[in-house]
Amino acid sequence: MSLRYALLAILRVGPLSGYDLQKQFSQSVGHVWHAPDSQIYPELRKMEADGLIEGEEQVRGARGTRRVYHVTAEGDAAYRTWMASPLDYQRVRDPAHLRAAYLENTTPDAARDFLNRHVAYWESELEQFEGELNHIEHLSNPMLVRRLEITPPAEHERTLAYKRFAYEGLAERARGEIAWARRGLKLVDRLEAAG
Amino acid sequence: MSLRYALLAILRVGPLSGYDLQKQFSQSVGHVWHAPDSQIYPELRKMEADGLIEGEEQVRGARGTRRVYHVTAEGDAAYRTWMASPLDYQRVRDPAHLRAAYLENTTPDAARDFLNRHVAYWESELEQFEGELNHIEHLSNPMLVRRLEITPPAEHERTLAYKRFAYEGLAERARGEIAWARRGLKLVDRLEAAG
DNA sequence: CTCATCATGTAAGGAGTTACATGATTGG
DNA sequence: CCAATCATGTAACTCCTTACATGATGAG
Repeated sequence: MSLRYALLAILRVGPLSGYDLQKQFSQSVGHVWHAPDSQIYPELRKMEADGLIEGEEQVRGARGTRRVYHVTAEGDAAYRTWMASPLDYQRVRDPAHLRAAYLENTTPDAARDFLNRHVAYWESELEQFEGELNHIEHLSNPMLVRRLEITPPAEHERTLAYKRFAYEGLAERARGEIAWARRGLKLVDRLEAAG
Repeated sequence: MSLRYALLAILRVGPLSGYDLQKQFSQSVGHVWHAPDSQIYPELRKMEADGLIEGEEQVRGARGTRRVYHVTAEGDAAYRTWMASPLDYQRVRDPAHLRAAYLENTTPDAARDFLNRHVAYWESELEQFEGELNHIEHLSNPMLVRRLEITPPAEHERTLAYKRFAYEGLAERARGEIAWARRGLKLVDRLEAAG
């Protein structure tokens, strides 16, 4: 149920069409909550049916239309309630550590393959997070700039600090995964040499 | 699709009924892949239909029965294939970092609440992982002992080393989450003092 | 006129959650 | 005989994935 709150977090900055939202999504909140457009459009309809947002049909060219959504008072209240309520942690489902715990059941080469891919995956994630941190420092993320524009200047620092905090956490986690997999690679070598 | 491989990883040690499997599951692989019994029983049936395992009805008492499953040659091959194939990483869906990135939208107290819960959650996870590491060191996990019994002694070290590796990775991640949330708590204080 | 981009979905299916349902056996 | 635990599910629902579908507009 977090998707709708991720969408609300973006829409609170200003009205957007499903299409624009989806574009913004992948550049901001999409780093922490992925959603394909095939999930976003229906969710927006449901949120409208639940009274959290309202859509307005706009003409576009001769026959085209686009539906622009804005957050209602009810939607704003729902967002605040969610922000102040305990998070529900999903049950653990961790394919990488599942596999790591049973690496003795495969060949050293397959184990190395797995670990190298793990490094590559998290290096790419890390790059994204560091890029985002850079955008935060240099105010070069358009979404963030729009957010600051509608925020009282006294709260700018708060807003930026929490963004930094979130992305630094993600970056550190990525570094942890990379370091772990590298230790794993050394372990595979050591065990192969010993066996 | 990892559930069936988690189940296979346990069944490869020896035949088990759905009930026993489910008990073992929560004490071993359940630390990395949660599954409720309402998911395990049907999955076992599906795996049998797919030829990965075979069930044998056993009498129990006067009228009771239990179905004991063992891995088929096909199931063993499927498991090995999975172990040697690239992992599919799920798309990111991280409610905690989603919320962290927008903490300016709630009160300092609600932010502290969230972070304190995060610490508590990961401390409890960390305790579990450290407990499991202890079981590995002292060979006090019955499942692990059974696994070593069917493993050639020359490979015992490998088996133990990978278990250790996996759980140390989990423990470190937990420690990272705790440290991150504690930094967050300090940040909330600092921002409140400044604002 | 054609292609990239704008714009919005549906349909089918898999995976996971929560709640409910039922009965047998064994130890005290 | 009663409670714990053994034993095995079903049903309804939500969420997410993957693939497919369709058409309009604007820039060159």
